[in-house]
Amino acid sequence: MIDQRNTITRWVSLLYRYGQMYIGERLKGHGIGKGQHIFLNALYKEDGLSQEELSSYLKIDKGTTAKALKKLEAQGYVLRQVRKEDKRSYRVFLTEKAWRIKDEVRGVLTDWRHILSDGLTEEEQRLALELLEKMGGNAARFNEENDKTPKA
Amino acid sequence: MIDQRNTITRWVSLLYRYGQMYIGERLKGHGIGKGQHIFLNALYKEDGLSQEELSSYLKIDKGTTAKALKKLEAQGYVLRQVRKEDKRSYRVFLTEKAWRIKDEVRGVLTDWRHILSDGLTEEEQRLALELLEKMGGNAARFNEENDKTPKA
DNA sequence: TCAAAATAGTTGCACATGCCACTAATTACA
DNA sequence: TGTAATTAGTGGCATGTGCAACTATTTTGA
Repeated sequence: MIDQRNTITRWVSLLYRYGQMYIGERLKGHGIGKGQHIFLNALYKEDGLSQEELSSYLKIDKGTTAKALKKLEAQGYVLRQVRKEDKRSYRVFLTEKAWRIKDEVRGVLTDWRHILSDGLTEEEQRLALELLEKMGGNAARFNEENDKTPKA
Repeated sequence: MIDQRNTITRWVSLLYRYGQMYIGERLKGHGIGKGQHIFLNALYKEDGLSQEELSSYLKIDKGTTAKALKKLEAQGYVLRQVRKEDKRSYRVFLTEKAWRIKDEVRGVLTDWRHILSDGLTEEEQRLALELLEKMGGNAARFNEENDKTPKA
């Protein structure tokens, strides 16, 4: 009668923390912290996004985004161009230096996925992603619905 | 050909961060931070553990454990008794105040699980836990194996 | 037996993260 | 058109987390 299902939260916590440790360890040689790789990877997919777009896509607070990009800029991995059509916002571009380590940075995530997938069938791996996606979608939706920006 | 599977890490990150936000929001009225509930829940399952046992069970750094328990003690939710048979270690006990809110604290996790499970069948929920467990086990095992405490 | 190694816990540091208040720019609308 | 509301980004603060160095105690083994 023990409600083991509560432990979904515990496993997620463990997976997140260990994943961050792994990524941080693998990337620290490049001066990239564990809080920055997610932005690099997003930009590898689509370069030139604004901070707002990155925040919204990754569901990460815009303050956190600003700080991470500041570090990436300081390390020479991104540069920010003010948009001429809206001077409030930037377009964030990867530099040559960032493109050079693309395979390595992406490889870190691939390797971590392989570590996690040990002993899982292809079908199980597909299912794991599908279920995480559903639960993540639920979490994001819930969060949005409860972000009651009360009018007046 | 886009390797969506890398995004396992992204979903885990989202689930972790949103979960922490939800838990923190629900418990802040009791003066319990999002970093402490996991220890309360572990102690509800088994009271009187040492900090080392909690750290090892939850796979959380012993420094983090020490700080979380210090806060819980300051708020009156736990008390720590030095073991007579080993004066280096404590036994951590829940107080009456902690037992009084047990259902509420556990309910937070149950509610969060329900939010995440929206639209999932019973079978999918079972599978999700099973797969998280396997991946979490892989992560923990990997971490242990690579914790090479080099002997001399 | 007693010195060295191991263990439980603490503390300081670095960093990631969310929230909030703020600025500058843009958009809406009376 | 001009003021109010909205939006993109920044900076400060609080908290959570891991790591490494440290203390006190216990265990090991020569």
